[in-house]
Amino acid sequence: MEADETDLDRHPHPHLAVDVALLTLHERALHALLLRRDAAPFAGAASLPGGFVHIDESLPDAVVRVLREKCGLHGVFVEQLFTFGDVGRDPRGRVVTVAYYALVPVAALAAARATGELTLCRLDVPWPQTQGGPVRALDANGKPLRLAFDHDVILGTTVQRLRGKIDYAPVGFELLPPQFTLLDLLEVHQAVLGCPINKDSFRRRLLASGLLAPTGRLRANVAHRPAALFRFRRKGRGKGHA
Amino acid sequence: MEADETDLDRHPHPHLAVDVALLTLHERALHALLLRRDAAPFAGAASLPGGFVHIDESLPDAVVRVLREKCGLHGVFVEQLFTFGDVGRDPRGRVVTVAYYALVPVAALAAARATGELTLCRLDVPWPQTQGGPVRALDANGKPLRLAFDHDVILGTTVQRLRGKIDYAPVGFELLPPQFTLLDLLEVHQAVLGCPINKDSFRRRLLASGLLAPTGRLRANVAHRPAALFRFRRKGRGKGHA
DNA sequence: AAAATAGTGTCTATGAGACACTATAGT
DNA sequence: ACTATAGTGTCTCATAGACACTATTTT
Repeated sequence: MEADETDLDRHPHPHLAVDVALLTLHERALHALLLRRDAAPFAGAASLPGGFVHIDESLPDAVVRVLREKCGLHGVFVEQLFTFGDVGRDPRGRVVTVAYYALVPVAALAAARATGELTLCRLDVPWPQTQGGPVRALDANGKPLRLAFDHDVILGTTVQRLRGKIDYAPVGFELLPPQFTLLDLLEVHQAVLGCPINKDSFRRRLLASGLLAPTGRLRANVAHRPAALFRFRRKGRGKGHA
Repeated sequence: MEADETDLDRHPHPHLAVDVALLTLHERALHALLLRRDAAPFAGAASLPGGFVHIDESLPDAVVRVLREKCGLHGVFVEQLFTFGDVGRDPRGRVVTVAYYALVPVAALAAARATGELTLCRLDVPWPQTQGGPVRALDANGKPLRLAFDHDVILGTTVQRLRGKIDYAPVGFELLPPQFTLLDLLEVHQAVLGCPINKDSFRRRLLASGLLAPTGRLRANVAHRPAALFRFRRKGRGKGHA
């Protein structure tokens, strides 16, 4: 950062955007909220909601604006993911995008999906464990959608990040309604990790984590013993490092 | 990303830079390679090596160029850290920076430090565990240096990332020469984590990890039983998820 | 009562911490 | 021989998986 601003403005510099991989849980599977592009490039393809960063707007502010304007959402969990800056990633010119991911309970999307060309698309993760790589988004018939730009990679990076994080950070709760059972939470973890989880030790681990606050209420209208409903307790006791 | 480029160029857009937190291990402590700023703003303060991203250059390419031009380094371990975009972070105007961190063995810096105003500064991490926050850089007398921009936060984020990563990813090796003993590696981990580590289980864990290749050679010129020298074996067998 | 899931108690396997003991270099 | 660190073997403790058993709701 040696040159001053007057020097800089003589040269063209990259455009800066934010894109949001908005994930939720639907029918026990990860879904992404995508929108259908009308204009070129990638007309007809699906893309993440995104937008250019204004000159007087922080990156999180830009994300909040995009979520409000394009999805009608507010107050959702958002975290920075990665910045994608390959020279050829946008055929219109040089656009570097700071990708964020957002997690919401599917119920919060009811209003958003009614508005415009937003679609909830099931994700098909073609790699195991924490390996990584691009991810497919499927339409209602289970056929892979064409994804604009490098958005398949951004979605893949999101899943990879979630898989690495869910075991030690309280992110699973963001995909659930305020009250949920232990089985609900287990199914979130299974959907994210893409593999079955031991039920017994999951129960013990989560109950011991201090992240669950009992509500005293039970799940209603089930044809068997009802499960206890919990609430997410922010600020679990800091787990010291071994 | 709805508007096309001709629309965009009518509006001023943020400048884009990369900054590199280059860390190494020296005297059993984490050090950062900083350079002294001559010009305003923050004249006289220490800053991370960095530079603006050219229009036809990817982000990793920009980092490689910065490391070469400003530090005389090449072939070092580099990873993207986080993107910092607060509106007021650069008094000259709107500059968003994609921060990277680099890890090098201290021996690789001999040439770099001779060139120009680069200084190796000991880091003082004022927070425990993986808590996070800004970090201080100390001069040769142990006094805190003034750090330019938000570079104290970038350095803090780097330490936080390393602490979270060193237990399951092979990053410690990047701070060591090609051949090293188990005690060398343990001291790297202790410097990064900022707390003592159990020697016995560290040995067992690392030997079982498949990341160490025995060289058959021994550390020479020590006044006690010499330790075996190991080499880092890339691509340890993938550890399956539980 | 039957079906189905919730929740408890206990045994076992694995990995980390602790520590005693042996090994091998320089002085 | 002495000192200092390298390296081995074993005991204990904490946690995860496995599984048997009990509990509680609707039909």
